[in-house]
Amino acid sequence: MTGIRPRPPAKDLRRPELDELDERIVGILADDGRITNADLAATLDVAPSTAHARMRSLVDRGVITGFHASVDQELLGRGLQAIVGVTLRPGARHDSIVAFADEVRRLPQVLQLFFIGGSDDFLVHIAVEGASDVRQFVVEHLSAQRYVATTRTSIIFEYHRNAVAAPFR
Amino acid sequence: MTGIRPRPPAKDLRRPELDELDERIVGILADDGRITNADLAATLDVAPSTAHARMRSLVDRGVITGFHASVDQELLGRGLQAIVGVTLRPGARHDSIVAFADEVRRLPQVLQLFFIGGSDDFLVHIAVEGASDVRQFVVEHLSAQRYVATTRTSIIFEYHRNAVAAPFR
DNA sequence: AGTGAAACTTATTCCGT
DNA sequence: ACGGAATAAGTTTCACT
Repeated sequence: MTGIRPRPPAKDLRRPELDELDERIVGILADDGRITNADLAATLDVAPSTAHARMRSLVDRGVITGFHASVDQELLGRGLQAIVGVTLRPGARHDSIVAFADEVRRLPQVLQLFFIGGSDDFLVHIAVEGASDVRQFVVEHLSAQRYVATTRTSIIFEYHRNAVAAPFR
Repeated sequence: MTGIRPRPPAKDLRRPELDELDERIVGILADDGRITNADLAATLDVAPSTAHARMRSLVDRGVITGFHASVDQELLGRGLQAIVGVTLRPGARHDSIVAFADEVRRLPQVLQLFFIGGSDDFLVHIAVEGASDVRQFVVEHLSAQRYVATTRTSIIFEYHRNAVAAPFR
């Protein structure tokens, strides 16, 4: 048996404490993840070596979790996007739900998956070619699944993104 | 007077026609937008100059719309995310709605904004520090607005992203 | 369209402050 | 932590297949 620990020895594994320069760097890279370090430094009005060290630190500390190309889904042949709200059957076991969600998450049509509290259990953001593909996706991968109670599909007319959030659990 | 044209001269302003190599490049850059061209070429098993020309073409054709750093919102001091469904009052004029949505979109807490059809009129994906900030955001920027009829807030427990979609109207 | 090699630009390290 | 200068690595162009 272990004794009580009066206080964890103030040892935060990672505690970033972003200063103003860090925040500016995050903002610039969120907007243009491929800006050259020289341009980044010029924008910040610091030396390239400083900009570089700061950026590395942000990546190392996990503040910046990655860099990603954003893709025009329409030009990829997926001109229609939708959000599908899904409610699950009350009886489903937790690990069954996790396994099911994991499968949904891997489908190529799925852009994002949100597990939420409230009337729906999760939201799926998909991109497909046309209206019949929306229906097919919902029927095949959601409604027909044994853990799914209901679905509610909303077509997306317009989409804006200010930031790319890191996935989390 | 001009004669009839038996067929429009096959001149689509932009018709990408992605081949298999293009699609692989898009996939790789969607996952790692900062991979070096040398590594990209090695992965594709083509010469660096080829990989480079293909990538440039994808950007020029608008298939790839940008590169963005993804950011851990929690480490930025926004450890709580939510989706807020908003319904608008029936009577609102269209340009008033556009102006209102535009304001919402610019708020620093807003990660994404979806205009949708169905029971809600739009969905706002936000990241804030804590529960009280969710409430404050909804009350201040949504419920109190004259065009808003109802809101429905759902806390996000888990979030997965497979791709970064380009904004669109 | 794809390639290899040259020319150029940028990232990265290191050391001094 | 920051900056300057040297080095290493990468990008970009181009003549040729």
